[in-house]
Amino acid sequence: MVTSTIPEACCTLDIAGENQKKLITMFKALGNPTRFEIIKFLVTHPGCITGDIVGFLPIAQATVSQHLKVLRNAGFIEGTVTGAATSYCLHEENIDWFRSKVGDIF
Amino acid sequence: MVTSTIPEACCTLDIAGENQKKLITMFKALGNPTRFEIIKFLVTHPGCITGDIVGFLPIAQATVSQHLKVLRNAGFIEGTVTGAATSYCLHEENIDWFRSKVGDIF
DNA sequence: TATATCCATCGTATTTTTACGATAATTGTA
DNA sequence: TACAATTATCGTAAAAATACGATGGATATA
Repeated sequence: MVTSTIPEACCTLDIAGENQKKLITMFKALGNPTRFEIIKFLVTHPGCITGDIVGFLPIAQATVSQHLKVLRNAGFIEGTVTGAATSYCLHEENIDWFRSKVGDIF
Repeated sequence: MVTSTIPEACCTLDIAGENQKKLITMFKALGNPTRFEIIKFLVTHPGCITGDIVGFLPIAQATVSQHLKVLRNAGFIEGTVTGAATSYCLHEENIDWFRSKVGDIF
């Protein structure tokens, strides 16, 4: 019988629970080509409205709206209703948190 | 008629093509709870073998192997065959690239 | 050589994601 | 008040991801 010994833990990593869940949701949100394009567009065009993104991307308005919702729920973006339109910006605080956590892991 | 003007680009962002594709694949790989746990385990237990991960996680060996393949293809990990076993480590160079690109975007 | 160990791959069922058209809700304008 | 503009949501079809048992190939051991 061979009892395979798990190598010693070389360090600890205090990411768990809700923080981990949140982080995974953010990774998942970025792991889609369309959503990544939306993020890129928002980085270079802060404050643009949904229609601008719809005009920029080759996909239906309903689909863009759905992706914006995913990005909002993940915490990457923030929408501000102005009249009939909604303008979007990156959520800097959450993005700082994200970058910080990526640094913690790797 | 209202011609919505797209806000001026406030900056450029030179992520595109294959680099972008690679990056999205890496985000997608991390955006799954099981794969994230595997990465965490490898961070704290470098050099462990597939069986160690199977013993650690509450999922079938075939599923673990499948997730390891995704992480390998994404470039996060490297497998070294030693006898009948395969030991895994993080791919430091690709991880450095990943962290650097995250910094470029945000 | 037979046998056990370790792991990747195959085939498949289930769940989740993605994209779309249609529709409704809200705001501004004639 | 009617109407156009803007966007979110609903229902649904198609594609992708996920998990599993079974199997096969490679290595070590009796």
